[in-house]
Amino acid sequence: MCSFEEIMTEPVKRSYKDTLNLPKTSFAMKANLVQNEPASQKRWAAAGLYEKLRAAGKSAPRGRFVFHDGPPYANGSIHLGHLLNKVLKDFVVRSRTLMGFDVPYTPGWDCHGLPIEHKVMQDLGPAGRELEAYKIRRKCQDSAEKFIKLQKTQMQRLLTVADYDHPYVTMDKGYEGAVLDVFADLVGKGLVYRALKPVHWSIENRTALAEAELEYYDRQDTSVYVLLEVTNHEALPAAFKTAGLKPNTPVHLMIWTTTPWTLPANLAVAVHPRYDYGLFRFQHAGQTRHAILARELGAKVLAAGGAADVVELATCPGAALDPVCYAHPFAGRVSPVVMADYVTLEDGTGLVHTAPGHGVEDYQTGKKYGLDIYCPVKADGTFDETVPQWLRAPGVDVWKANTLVVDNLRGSGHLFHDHQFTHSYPHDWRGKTPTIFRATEQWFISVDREFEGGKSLRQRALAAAEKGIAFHPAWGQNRLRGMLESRPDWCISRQRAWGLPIPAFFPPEGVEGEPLLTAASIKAVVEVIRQQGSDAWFKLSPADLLAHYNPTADHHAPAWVKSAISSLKSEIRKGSDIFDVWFESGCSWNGALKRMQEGNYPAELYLEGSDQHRGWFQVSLLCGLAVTGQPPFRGLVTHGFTVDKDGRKMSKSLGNTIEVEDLLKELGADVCRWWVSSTNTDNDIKVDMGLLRLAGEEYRKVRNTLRFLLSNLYDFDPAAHAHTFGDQDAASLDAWVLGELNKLIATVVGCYERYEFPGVSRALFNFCNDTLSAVYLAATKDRLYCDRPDSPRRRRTQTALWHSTSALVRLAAPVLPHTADEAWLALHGGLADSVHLATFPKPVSVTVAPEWAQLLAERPAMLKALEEARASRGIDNPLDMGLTWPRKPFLAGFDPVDLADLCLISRFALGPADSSPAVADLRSEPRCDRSWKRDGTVQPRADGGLLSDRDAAALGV
RNA sequence: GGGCUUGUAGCUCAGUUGGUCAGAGCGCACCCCUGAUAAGGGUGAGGUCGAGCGUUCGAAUCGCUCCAGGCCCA
Repeated sequence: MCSFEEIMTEPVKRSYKDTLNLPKTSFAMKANLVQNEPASQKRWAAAGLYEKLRAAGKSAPRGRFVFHDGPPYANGSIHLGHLLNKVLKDFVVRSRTLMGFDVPYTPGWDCHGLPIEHKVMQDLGPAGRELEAYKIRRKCQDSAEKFIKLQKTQMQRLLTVADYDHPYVTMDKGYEGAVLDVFADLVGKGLVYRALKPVHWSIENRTALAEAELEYYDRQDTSVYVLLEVTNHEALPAAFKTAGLKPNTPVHLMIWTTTPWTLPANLAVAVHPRYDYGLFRFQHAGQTRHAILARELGAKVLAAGGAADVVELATCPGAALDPVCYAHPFAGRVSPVVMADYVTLEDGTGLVHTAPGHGVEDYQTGKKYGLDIYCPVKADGTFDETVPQWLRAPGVDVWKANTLVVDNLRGSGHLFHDHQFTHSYPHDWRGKTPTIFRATEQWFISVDREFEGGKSLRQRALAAAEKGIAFHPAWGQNRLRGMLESRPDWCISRQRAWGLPIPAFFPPEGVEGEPLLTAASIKAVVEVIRQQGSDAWFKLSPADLLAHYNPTADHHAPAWVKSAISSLKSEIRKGSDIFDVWFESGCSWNGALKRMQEGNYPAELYLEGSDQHRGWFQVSLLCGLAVTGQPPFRGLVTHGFTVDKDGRKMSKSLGNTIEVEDLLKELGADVCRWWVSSTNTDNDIKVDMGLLRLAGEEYRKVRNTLRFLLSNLYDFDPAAHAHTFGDQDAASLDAWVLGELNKLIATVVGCYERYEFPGVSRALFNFCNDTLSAVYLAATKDRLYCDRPDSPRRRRTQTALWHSTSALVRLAAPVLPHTADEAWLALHGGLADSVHLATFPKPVSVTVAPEWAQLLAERPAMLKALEEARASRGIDNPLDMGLTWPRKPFLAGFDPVDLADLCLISRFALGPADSSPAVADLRSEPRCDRSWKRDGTVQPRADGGLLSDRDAAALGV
């Protein structure tokens, strides 16, 4: 029928596919994270994963790792910042757990405060203003509870593990009690005081306003340049006096202000110590004048005000004006020149009108120089009796006073110049009326007062930051230190309803005396609040609140209390201030950690955004240190903020925000988590969909590698088949890959320990992509598929695969909780506990031939030689090639088959040491029908196929 | 304006104390495989290390200035 030649040139093609050990696995290539992750969540919940972890934690070999969650604000949906923060925290929780620590982790929420109250008041509309405080508070509580529930679900969807059934919430009465305990301690140590401080004040609503309650509108005001006469001529700098200034010539300081109504409260003029100031002589309104202004501004200002014949007589640095004093233009007092760094030369005269009762900077300068925090403006915007009569006519408020003050200055010759001026000015968000800065009584915690016979809080905090706290990244130390150095006393009072009341009592009307706020009085109130919550403050009478208080036993009680408390209890007035919410969260080490479990202080770690150097880190440090003498954390990890792909901050107005919900819907949590882990979070964090999709690509690579590993273990039972590695295996591919695996384990665990998560995913990815996929798996594919299933060589490789899979999955588990668990179950045939109950892998015991390093270094040259042969000689398929490589000493110990497999070719041989590499074209040689190799042993076999020796043996033919 | 901080191939980033430190991965181009297949593999092109001026025998690496960002203040 057909000739021999025809048979030889067109042999019957047999398919040996069915005889191969082709990969099999239930671990799908396509992750379907969006559908499958919720199933993992359910599986963990059903199995009680968190409870199991705690039960296992009791015998954790490395003890407890106290990690403390900073409470996010219970408002709105979670955003990218939350995602980042919660995922990073979850990396810590899970990785420390796998290291063998017990890591109980209680999530928290910050519940009180203005944003919630603001929203509630908006929803209530005008009716809200008539509502009693406790009813408003009820609405606020409902709102906080609603958002806690929402955020909890969203955070769990990120696959974070935490005690979500028992969170700590700052509005919980037990938590409130713990905050007040801290407060009582601070009061007992003499760190709390009451003082005047300027706040934004709404005249219309007679209340203090927070920054968030302000809206800025343009407003036209009169700006004035005022001449203030120097009273101590002899204190002027020598340069001025020798510059043609005759003794007793009137000299003026020229100031500028856009709020003439604050001039009655002027107590100082601030200059910048390093700027140059000039003494100018000029003609104005028919007079010769001498005035001091910043040099740089003198000519411009004087010209604008219509001065003529301007001459600069002399100059001096601002610091030289320090001893100068001046007469107030109408209040009849003499005030000093002071130094301030915030003075600028952008507007005005370089000399700044300073009224400590009407401005924050002015206030700080006032405190620094010991000036009165003088505020003659009453709550209704009119002046008190300390100002001249002409400002106290009926109906004269600060706005009307502007004109009166200008007229008065003009009449007395103190006005150099005035003009209308439009500027952005804060207004009450409700009434849209302009607000003012007005000093009111507030409660403070002193950071500079020494206590317990020792250093101040600031000094103690600085000392703690200097040593004893580990900062990641290290510059966090500088940042915290800088902020501690510059921070003012802590104003802890707010004039709102939704918060924890500051439990102070004021004397009855008509009775003089300091408010009652002592450690003992607070303790008495705590007893009530711990039982009934802080609503009790708003509902109960002072008598009921003080039921447990014994004034006669309280040495610190003000005198009026002792004399009046029994008879006047009902007339005592409750304070209406609440705590700054930062005070509440600053006590979480007590309200959450200590209250939950003994031995939880200090925490090992706090992990938050870098803004918390100012916020939670600092307030926690101050409160914890003051009460316990020890910082509440041993380590701080900070991360940056998310920005868009161009490095711009994300904001709704720029339209460059990304919704967490969209990410989860499109990518799933594990991909988002992989992205977090692969990003350097020390500084700004660029986010856009492109970068996240890139993370998705990397995720798929890792997943596919795991899939290939798993799929080649379908017939491998480690108990029955595992190979024990010895010195005789040192040159094997398998020993090499296990050596690489051991390096990976050390690298990844080390990165977890140092909170260097980018190092984790980079190492995992490179191991999957390079070590496994491109080298090891490519090289061992042939033996896995074609060797007899139970051949020692294949079992040895499967042993290496098994170790690799088992280790890889556990190392990846903190980052990819769903995928790792899925793979773990696939590896153990669904019989194992969750991977999250496992521990990190230990190094595999294996000896690796040191020559492997040289071989791997040589491999690119080998591949390049093959690539050149492909291009120049048209040998497309690597299995059609053989390679003869010069015999270098380090190559001697390797199996030529391993070397051929490493190059993905059919045959490898060593030539003379001085020879050149040579690529052989094997296309004329027979090709094994089963393995497709041309290894030189291929010949017809009993079953009629053309097979190599190995394949024939595998089939038993 | 101040404190802290960032700026290395199109993208994400490595680059210890200044001297093979100009690298990796992705992407891209070209090619191979088709028994990991909406997979896998190979080769290759790409950067005046934000700009400028200094210190030094020598700087991405130290100093100063500037430009463009970020957080927190003012």
